[in-house]
Amino acid sequence: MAQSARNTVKSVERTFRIIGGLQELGGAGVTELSTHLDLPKSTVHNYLSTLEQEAYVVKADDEYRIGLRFLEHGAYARNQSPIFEIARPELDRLANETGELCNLLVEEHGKGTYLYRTRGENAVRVKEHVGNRVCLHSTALGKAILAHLSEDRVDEIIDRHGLPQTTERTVTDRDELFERLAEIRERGFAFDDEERLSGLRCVAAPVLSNDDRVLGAISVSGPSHRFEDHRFREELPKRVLETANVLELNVTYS
Amino acid sequence: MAQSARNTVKSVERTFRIIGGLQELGGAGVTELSTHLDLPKSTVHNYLSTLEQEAYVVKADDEYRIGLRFLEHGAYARNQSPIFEIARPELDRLANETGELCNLLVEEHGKGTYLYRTRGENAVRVKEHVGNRVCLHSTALGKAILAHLSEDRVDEIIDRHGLPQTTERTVTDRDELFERLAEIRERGFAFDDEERLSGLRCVAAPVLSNDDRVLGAISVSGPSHRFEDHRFREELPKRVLETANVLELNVTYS
DNA sequence: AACGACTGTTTGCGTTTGCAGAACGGTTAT
DNA sequence: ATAACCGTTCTGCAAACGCAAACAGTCGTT
Repeated sequence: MAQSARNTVKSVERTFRIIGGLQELGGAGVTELSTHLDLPKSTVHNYLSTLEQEAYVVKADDEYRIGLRFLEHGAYARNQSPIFEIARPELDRLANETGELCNLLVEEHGKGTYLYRTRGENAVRVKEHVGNRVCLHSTALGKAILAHLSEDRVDEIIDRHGLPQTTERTVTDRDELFERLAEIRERGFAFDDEERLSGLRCVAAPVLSNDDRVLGAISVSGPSHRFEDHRFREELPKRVLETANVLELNVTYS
Repeated sequence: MAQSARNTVKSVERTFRIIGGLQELGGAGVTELSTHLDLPKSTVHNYLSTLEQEAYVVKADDEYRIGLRFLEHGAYARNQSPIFEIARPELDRLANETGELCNLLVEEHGKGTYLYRTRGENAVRVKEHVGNRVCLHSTALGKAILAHLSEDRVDEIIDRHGLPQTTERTVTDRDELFERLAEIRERGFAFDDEERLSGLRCVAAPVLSNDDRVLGAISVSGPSHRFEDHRFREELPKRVLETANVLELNVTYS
């Protein structure tokens, strides 16, 4: 796992570097992308035209953009997760009742990917979308997941991705993180008190399978001023835990 | 558009052939995939390990599967469409009120891609998911879109993808299709009376931008026995059209 | 416990094929 | 008109990719 593959296909790496660049720029022309990635124009052109032929990229208005064909694979991957379909209606309900933003995150390759996000009436607008990948240590969702992985696995993840700081409250120390994870395991849910985004608070609970593997985590998040003490520390955790329990039951019997 | 690219990157094609095979098989081992695609084991292995390194593929339980990283691009592509976010709550409402299955489809590269699907209480279970790509001529959604493309464009699409038959009622004749499209344009909405799946009826309406380009189409679908005459021909079209109009207004002013 | 059959992985060689720089043609702005 | 910019095509060189075969694990069987 740790050592990188020996015989790597460079063209594959390059393909996705180009896809990534295209997404970063939000669509681009050949020249623009080639300077952005520091690759020859012709190379970029060859890749883009091949990708376009395969419908992974669209050409419109003199610029290339990411195509919907990725959704074919992305949605498929999402449906492989046993909790997505089950969590959807329950999270919708939770969002409705709390009025806030609710999320579903799962771990893969040591990072978290948002599988679903649903908005209650007062939900904050954050720029993240479904499909975004985040470091696990800086969100309530991620910590809820980390708390239920083996210590070795957590070490491995930290080695791979580090503990990058996103706000002044982010936990960046390995030992402190492990302490927090122990608390979370005991308590049953996790907090994020502006550790990832200033002004944003979040409550998350893990979703466990019947053999205690962690399948993912769900959360409610909102602005700190609306997540004041009692609601943040008592009320919302109760709601999130209830929902997580429902999910665990539904996952087991389906 | 019609002529294929000159300098195509074979590795890119191969990459996505492998991804496609993996999805078809629902996860597979190296040997299994290599026989399925008729490629050397080592070649498949090199691709898979590169893809795994980039998190586009996951290795677990001695088999490789499609990774969630595709969702990063897929969800991004979906959000590029101006109607997705707007349509979501409205389709949820429509599904709730009718109790049936509601869909959002957009066109890209001459094919339709489902961007969203939401289920009312009695909704039929169909095996399709978000991200699936379908031919446009055999669904109500697709025909609603085709009806608002230029005749040349429709010809181009038929040349590229043909008019494959999926049920005995599928329209497979070019001229007949054009006649139906003219009717749809006049009427404002489209039907699918078991043209794609036996036993399934569907009503769809296009969503147009203020300059009359077609942005996509929405639909309600359900079992023929529950979509009897009045409901199928009068009531549901009315509901679908109302929702489409709401979307058009919201798209224009946002 | 040793074997065999099955995996996934690594090695090394011959050559395909992808790379990069430069030239081409088309469009827009000055 | 002309210049600057774009996307696309062309071409020779060499990197790197594809392939067959050997290697190394893992499981089940006797």
